[in-house]
Amino acid sequence: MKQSQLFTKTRWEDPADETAKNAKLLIRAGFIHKELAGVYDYLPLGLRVLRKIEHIIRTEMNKIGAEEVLLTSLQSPDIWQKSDRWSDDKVDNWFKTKLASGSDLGLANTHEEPLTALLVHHLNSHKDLPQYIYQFQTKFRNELRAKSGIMRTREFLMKDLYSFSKTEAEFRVFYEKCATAYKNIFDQVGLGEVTYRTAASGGAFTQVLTDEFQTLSDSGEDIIYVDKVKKLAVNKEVYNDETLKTLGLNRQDLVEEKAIEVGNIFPLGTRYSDSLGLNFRDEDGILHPVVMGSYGIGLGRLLGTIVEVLSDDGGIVWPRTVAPFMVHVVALGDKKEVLEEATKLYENLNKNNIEVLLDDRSMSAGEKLADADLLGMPLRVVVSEKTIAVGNIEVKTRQIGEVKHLTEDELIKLCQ
RNA sequence: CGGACCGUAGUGUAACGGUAGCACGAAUGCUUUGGGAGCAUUUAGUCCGAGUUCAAAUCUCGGCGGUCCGACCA
Repeated sequence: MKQSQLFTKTRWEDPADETAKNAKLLIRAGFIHKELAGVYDYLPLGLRVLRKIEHIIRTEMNKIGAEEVLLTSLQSPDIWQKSDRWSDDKVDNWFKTKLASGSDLGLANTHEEPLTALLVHHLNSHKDLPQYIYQFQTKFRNELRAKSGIMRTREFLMKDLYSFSKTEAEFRVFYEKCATAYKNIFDQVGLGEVTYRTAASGGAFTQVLTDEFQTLSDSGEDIIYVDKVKKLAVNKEVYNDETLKTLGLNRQDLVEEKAIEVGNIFPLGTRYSDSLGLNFRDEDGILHPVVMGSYGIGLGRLLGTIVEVLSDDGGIVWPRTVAPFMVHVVALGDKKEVLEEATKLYENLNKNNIEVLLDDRSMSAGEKLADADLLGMPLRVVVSEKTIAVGNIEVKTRQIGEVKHLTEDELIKLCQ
């Protein structure tokens, strides 16, 4: 893409109404736009990142045998009344509205109920199980206090996966498979080093421990206790002798850290299958409730966490797996040959299926270089009179700032 | 939901109850081009509503919106 055609602009100053680093940088770089507190638009560059994250997650979900669906965001109160979660006393962040007919309607804050109710029509026999079903879908949560930029918003895209198993044992096997898939996901988006599987409480419905994936960051909302050797952690809410014993952790090996919850996986037991009537018959014709689990990753929060954790003073630093473009070609100076040379390189990279952003704007050199740092593409290539005279390509890695002089073929190889 | 603070051009900021100013941006022209260039001209603003006052960006009330602390977070 040519930057002269990108409608978004960068800003030099931080927005006055944000204090969170993720929002400051993403807004300054033109990746997102704020509509309201906790309500953001994704602009072209931001959307590219979001789609890459989505692709990474989808690939991992498919690998563990999950099937993708897309449920509606409009939800009937009936099924929520069956599980006793329609009342504002039970779920306090509902967005509710009405149909033209006057009847109540909920905007999805999660999808356990509708999916469970839907599967009553499809799952009957032990032969139909297990099933793993996921989607990327918008969740609406009427947060009392939206905060931390895009980390805690009122509308967000979530990958939610639900597992349906015959027995607790069968469920546990998949649960661990999914935990591994999650680990792969966080590794791939560049957060693996600082992300820990963390024991946490199951919330309102269960005494069983659940697992969160927590990324260490000072801007996190959670306090966790980390064993950096065993790569395990415990959330403060269940930090006690019993939990530590269960996990085989010792107090003296644990360090207190702030962290961002980037994903969670948890057992649902038969809570929803019981209340919504999702049962199956075993080989002997006996009826059993389906054993369920639920597994979520908020895409916006994950994107924001990448910015929080990996950016530096110059701006954002995207890992190549999620960067909007692999290469940022920056044409310096207003000379016709420079722009021609840069365009030639741009076209050649495109031909080789390398995603490239060409800065073909007529701006001062300093401004373009500062913009390149802010936008954070993994590789920056400068084309100027100097580089043309020398006859090779100047490549700078955004992350380390290392400058190399390469041939075009070497650059292409470096991108692949 | 409890508490604190805040709302002025597109952005960031200033103005004692008394002429709304500055910088950046944008536009035009000329110059400039390896780390946020220069000159000239131009552009654009007090969140909404009510009240007090000779006079309100400024004081009062209400609404809307924002940030932070706490609570909440299936």
